[in-house]
Amino acid sequence: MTTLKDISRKLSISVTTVSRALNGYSDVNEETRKRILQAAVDLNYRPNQFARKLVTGRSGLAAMVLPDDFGITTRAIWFEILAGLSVEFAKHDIDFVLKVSPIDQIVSTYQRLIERNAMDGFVIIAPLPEDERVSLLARNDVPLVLHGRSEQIVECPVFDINNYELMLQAMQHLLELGHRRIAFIGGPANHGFMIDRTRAYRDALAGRGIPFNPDYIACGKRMTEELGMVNSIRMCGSGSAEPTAFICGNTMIAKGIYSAMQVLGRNIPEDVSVVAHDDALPEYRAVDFRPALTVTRAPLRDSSRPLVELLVRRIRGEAIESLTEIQEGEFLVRSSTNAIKSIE
Amino acid sequence: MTTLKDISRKLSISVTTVSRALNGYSDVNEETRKRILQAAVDLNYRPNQFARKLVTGRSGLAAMVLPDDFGITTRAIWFEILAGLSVEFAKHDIDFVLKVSPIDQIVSTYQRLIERNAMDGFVIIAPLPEDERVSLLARNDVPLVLHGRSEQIVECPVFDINNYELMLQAMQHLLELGHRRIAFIGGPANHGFMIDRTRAYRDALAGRGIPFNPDYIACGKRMTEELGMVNSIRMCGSGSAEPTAFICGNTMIAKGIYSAMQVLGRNIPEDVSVVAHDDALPEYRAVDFRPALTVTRAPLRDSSRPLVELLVRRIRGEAIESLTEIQEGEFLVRSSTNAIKSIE
DNA sequence: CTATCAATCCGAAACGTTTCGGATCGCCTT
DNA sequence: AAGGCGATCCGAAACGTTTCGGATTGATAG
Repeated sequence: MTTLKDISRKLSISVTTVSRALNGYSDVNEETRKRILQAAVDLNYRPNQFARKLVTGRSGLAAMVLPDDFGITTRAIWFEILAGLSVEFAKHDIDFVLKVSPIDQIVSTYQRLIERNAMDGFVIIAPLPEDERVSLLARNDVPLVLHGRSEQIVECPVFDINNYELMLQAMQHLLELGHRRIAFIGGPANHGFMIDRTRAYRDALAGRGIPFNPDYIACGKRMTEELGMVNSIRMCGSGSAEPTAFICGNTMIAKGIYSAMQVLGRNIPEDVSVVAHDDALPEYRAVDFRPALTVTRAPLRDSSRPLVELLVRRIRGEAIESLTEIQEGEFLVRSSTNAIKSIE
Repeated sequence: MTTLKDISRKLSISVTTVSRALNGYSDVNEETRKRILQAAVDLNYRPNQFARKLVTGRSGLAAMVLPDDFGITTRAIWFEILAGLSVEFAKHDIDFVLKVSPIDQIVSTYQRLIERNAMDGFVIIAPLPEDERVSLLARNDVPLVLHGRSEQIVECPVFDINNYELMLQAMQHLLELGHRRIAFIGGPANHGFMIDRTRAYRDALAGRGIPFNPDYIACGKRMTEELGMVNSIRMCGSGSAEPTAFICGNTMIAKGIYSAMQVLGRNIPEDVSVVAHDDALPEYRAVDFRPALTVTRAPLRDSSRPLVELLVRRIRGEAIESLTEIQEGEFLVRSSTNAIKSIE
């Protein structure tokens, strides 16, 4: 392994200067910098990350901690995210470490990692409004980036999609088609994205003077086909008050509703309209639904780059205020939504 | 952050002795060792991994490099493996780093990681008979562990299941039930496990004096439902010579065959028998098949621990000869296999 | 001629750990 | 009394970087 000293010896230049040349300091002559750069290439020099960490405090490592109780349906999502993070971190010369821990030991896992002081930063997906992980990291001044806004008054970089706007668009669309009894089958009630969407749902109703009916909202920890199935069947069993349209937290839920409607003998979109939010997972392609699914779309895959960049900038010491990025999703009308039947 | 020096100062003992006490050397009095251990706890001491790495050469990091072209079906498998590795490595105080790289840059990714010298070891799943990754790592003396035997004459720890034996059992079972035309729909032809299974397949036939018919073997890079479906349909289209039993490389393939048989109007197990190898992924539970699937079973989940332990022992410098572990799978007869119809 | 300044360069310390090669001391053998 | 031995302990160097605080030079300003 070649070291700075090797280059220094070969060129009869001090280690200090070699180091400074390689790190782009201005107090080294362009001519000698060229020679040093060349020698570094010739000798195939790679800085020793550990020596560097020892003095700078940076490790070139970033981590994500996952609970081990991932449901079947969430695996695909996690994997998508992990893979994206890994390649994006690599672009910044950061190794991505994956920690999986029992759900009840998540916080202590963070605790240990913080104490060891071996990670430059962390990525946290879908934080809770009062998230122990977030406050723990923030309290210890460890850089972190959030996917999804947290209600906590904690200063940290955030990436999110415009959940409120997207939900509003979906609602406008259905309302303009004449729907009044619109159900929303979403995800875990306490997560930020769910709060935003619910708020938009209520605001849209209020805008048209339609009273809010809590029976039309269903939450669930796991956003699965099953969730869509059981809740849509339940809602449709309630006689004349049954919904004429469904908005789903993701495409799996929509899948469940499609199955349920088939069982119940309802046609989409003639009898009921369906809209879903689409994370663009290859497993459940909204265009392949029959009929093709109308969606608000924001590919999960697109979130890795901004997440990593925000974290890297935070690690570099940029002011946190400038480290917020909201991605605009799009609204795509396909064949699963229709004007309400005038018959009734 | 507390350092050795802090403990040393507090106890008026040299840094050397503190270090040696903490690392379990024998030349420190039990009494003082106790005091040092206590102080370490009191001060919440965590050794600085980077300082340690600098002098020992160990980093406390192990990695796996994945190609980014994972098909939908393989994600679940990868995720299962990744999660398992992460928790097992953690038990040895090793952080698990995940690298995802374009398929054509896998080798150069390894190259870079080797040069940086930042990883203690690597895990490689399902190596090819002549695997560039394996030879590259071996050539550079980087510890690695293989899941699945490689044909290469390279010295490294290996974990595998007894594919040959399992296939033999499956074949014996079908042969005893009177089957003569047995098809095998497997995976990538060049992988070790496929070679072993094919060999067992042919040996079993030869043992009964049944000629080998290459038409009854189908390979496929992706072991998907589709693979099972198209190949079983193709084989059944060949008139009187159609197989009376199928052996599948995994449960997804079996799923595809179940669908195909339904389409073709064949009943399982009355008309055709089906056996599969079961990695025990929660996505495709063999017991939930209708009829329940007869399998050779070796949970993928069980491979993480041995893999990690083998690698750790290799890193510690144990002789490679002792670092091979073969896990015995089990053969479970359920309802998808039946004696061949005597009618024909 | 002296002082100042910019452009370059470098020595040495520091980061926290491990480890080599002793040093000390009390006790036992001969 | 001398030598040897086992049990404990420790000083100092080393790992490969970064960085602080200067040092040197030549040119320019006063």
